[in-house]
Amino acid sequence: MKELTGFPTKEQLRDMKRREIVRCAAKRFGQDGFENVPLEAIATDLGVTKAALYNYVSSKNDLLLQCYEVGMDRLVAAVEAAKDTSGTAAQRLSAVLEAYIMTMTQSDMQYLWSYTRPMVMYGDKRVVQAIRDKLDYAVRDLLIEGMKDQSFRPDIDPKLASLVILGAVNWVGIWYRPDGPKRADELAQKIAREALYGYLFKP
Amino acid sequence: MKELTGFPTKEQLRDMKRREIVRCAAKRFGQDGFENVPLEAIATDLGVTKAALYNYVSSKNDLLLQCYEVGMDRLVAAVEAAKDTSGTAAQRLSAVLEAYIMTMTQSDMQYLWSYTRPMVMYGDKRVVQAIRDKLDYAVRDLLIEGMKDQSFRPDIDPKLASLVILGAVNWVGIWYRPDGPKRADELAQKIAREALYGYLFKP
DNA sequence: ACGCTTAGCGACCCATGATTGAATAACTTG
DNA sequence: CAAGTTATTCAATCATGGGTCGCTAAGCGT
Repeated sequence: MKELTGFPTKEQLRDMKRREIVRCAAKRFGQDGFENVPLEAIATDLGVTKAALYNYVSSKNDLLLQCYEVGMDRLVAAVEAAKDTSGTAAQRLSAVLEAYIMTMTQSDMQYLWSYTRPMVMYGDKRVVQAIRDKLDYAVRDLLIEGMKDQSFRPDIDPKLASLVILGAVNWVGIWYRPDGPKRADELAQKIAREALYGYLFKP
Repeated sequence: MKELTGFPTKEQLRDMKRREIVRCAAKRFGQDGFENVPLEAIATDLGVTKAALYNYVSSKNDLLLQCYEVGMDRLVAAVEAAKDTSGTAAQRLSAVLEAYIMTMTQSDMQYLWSYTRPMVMYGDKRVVQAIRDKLDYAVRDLLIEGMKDQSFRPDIDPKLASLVILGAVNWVGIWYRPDGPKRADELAQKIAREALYGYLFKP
């Protein structure tokens, strides 16, 4: 995170506004679906008019793209950070899953998957695939490592297991509501534990 | 399945057409997303004009509703049937998951979840919730039964476990492509086995 | 063959929402 | 302060797509 000291320059001010637009759009896109959010709505949320947005984004699709990139970057960053902690592979994978869930349950990240479809339709589907693969391989690699360091069962099929694990954690993003009774952090912990339980090595 | 013998009556003919419309629409809605499918496209697929569709459905939302109901009925029927087979609870739950996956990977069922959002927005959200709950409870009940008949571990948290299991199987519907290399039936079997592995009782 | 009903077609109507451009307010710089 | 630059707004423009209406033609019972 880059902190600002002193007054923001014009450039910074501009970039702050742009990011605020993206954050707000991501939230709405996630809540209501890309196609159901008129630019008007985003503009109103921010207290400006629709036309003003065009100073910062070149089109609605461009805005979608930016939402996706920002979101996915956050996700990947969270996962990478958790991956590089210390401990057994199992402990690290658990940390990765928790970080993943924590990120996905933030209000402007919810339903991130829900706008992968428009992304694939209007944008570059290789970007989507690349990011999805990156997450998939992070999980697989840790599973393989864990079979070596004996924190996981030795007989896992990493490809299959990563599908099941990712399914479980992504599903959280579908039903979780930030205004619900569950706290995100303890939920993340429970789900992560649950999803990995069957793979742990038990002597 | 009800078979027809002899010539279809006018009523039957009409109903066949209506169902064909729904099937076709479900496929397109799933592939491209409800909001991205003009009625014109569905009409073209069927070789008629948009206006003709209005003989069979009262609005685009009505069509969505019918798609959802038909799809969910199929899903629930498949699950109920599998639930009532014989064997241990673990075996039955495995059968349920397989049936679930098999159903969800059919081409006009793919991305069924992808139009729950429009359903919730334009339709009756209680219907959606009710069906989701039904599936959830089917899984939970079998888990509980399995703890009793010792086909599952005795220390499962059924609520949490059902989330993980449903996540895993629903995720299949997101990435599976009918034209891909995997056969749906063996995939269903593998995923079902994988998702349950950690819960099985191992003496 | 004659009217009646129904399916389907083509041409419309109309609201929505993305995008643009001219006009204006605000701010910077010399 | 005046000229120039930037941020916003307001008022079009334009395409899309849901929904409607009147017409034709085929099917059917009498």
